[in-house]
Amino acid sequence: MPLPIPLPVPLPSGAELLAWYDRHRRTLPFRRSDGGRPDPYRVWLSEVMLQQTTVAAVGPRFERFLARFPDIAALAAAPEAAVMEEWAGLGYYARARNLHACAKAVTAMGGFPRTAGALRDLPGIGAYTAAAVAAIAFDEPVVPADGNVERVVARLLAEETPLPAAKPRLAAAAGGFMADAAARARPGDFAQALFDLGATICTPRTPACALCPWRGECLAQRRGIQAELPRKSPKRARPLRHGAHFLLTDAEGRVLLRRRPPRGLLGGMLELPGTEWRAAPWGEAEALAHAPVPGPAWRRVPGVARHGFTHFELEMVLYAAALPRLEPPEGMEMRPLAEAGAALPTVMRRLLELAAVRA
DNA sequence: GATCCGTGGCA
DNA sequence: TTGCCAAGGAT
Repeated sequence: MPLPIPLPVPLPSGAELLAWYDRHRRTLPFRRSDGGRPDPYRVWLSEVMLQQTTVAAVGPRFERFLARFPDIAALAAAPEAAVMEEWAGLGYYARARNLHACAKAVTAMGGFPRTAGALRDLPGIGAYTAAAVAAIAFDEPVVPADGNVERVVARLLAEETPLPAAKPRLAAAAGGFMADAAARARPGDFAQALFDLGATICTPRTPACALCPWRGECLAQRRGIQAELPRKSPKRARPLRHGAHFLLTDAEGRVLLRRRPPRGLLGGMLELPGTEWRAAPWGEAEALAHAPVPGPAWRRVPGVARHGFTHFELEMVLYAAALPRLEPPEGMEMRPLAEAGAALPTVMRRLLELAAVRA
């Protein structure tokens, strides 16, 4: 039974932040600028896209996604493979699978739930996204605690406990803002004001405290430790893994692709056939034993392709061959080379780049 | 609580 | 070049 977490320090004024937001808020592709009621579909889509992804990366992809899936019914009716390909290059592909599943669930329910508690039960929606959608789309008085909010609050309170251990305490402290009448009157704006403050003033490295509407009310700034907060637990080093892949083309300029298993790393995405990714480099004979089809004369493409994942670094070698025509093995398919790039995750595009440079 | 899960930009 | 970081969620 968790005890309620006391707020040891009074929070600064919500009205001051909202006044700052009304003058300095960012214009963003996924944010309404006319003051009208936000569309829950667009709010949800943008929040999922923005999970661990920069605003700059999301902007164009948000517009492109909406052009292809204009409303939640269109998304729910689409094949999962089409959603995965639209997501290609954005990373964290479980988001795309969960997005599709969530669209089906919401369509079956007849619309989005309007509270954070009910939103939280949908696939791909955690505590943060539930609160963000509830606040922005439905004006529920909740405070979504993302990385920006955690950083702002950690500095306001001079919280020294490192993340992620401090997460619950920071989220609870942020929730304390809803006791402020001005903040409670505009939950969606208040949440986005905290995001904008974190993104433009209370930045990770060198915060612009002189421009902050809460300057003078921030414990970390008073103590001169604002740039050191929030503290973070040390992370593990990323090991190096090795793989070998195969680029097989036919006379019509199509390339052989394989769909990965539905869950796990790059789950459900297309790839160039290849070996597993392991600690030891692959010798040529050893690698060729994993070729997708027997017969063609494989030629090693000079050089290597590198790609960094969250928890390991990958170095790949590439073997290329051509066949006049090819019947794809079970679980594989032929795609025009020109269109394959757009459907592939970035790690696989690196191999196409390697082949193009060496061609 | 700890681990897994992508990618691009920037100091 | 390397490490850090971004509107996190699932297991």
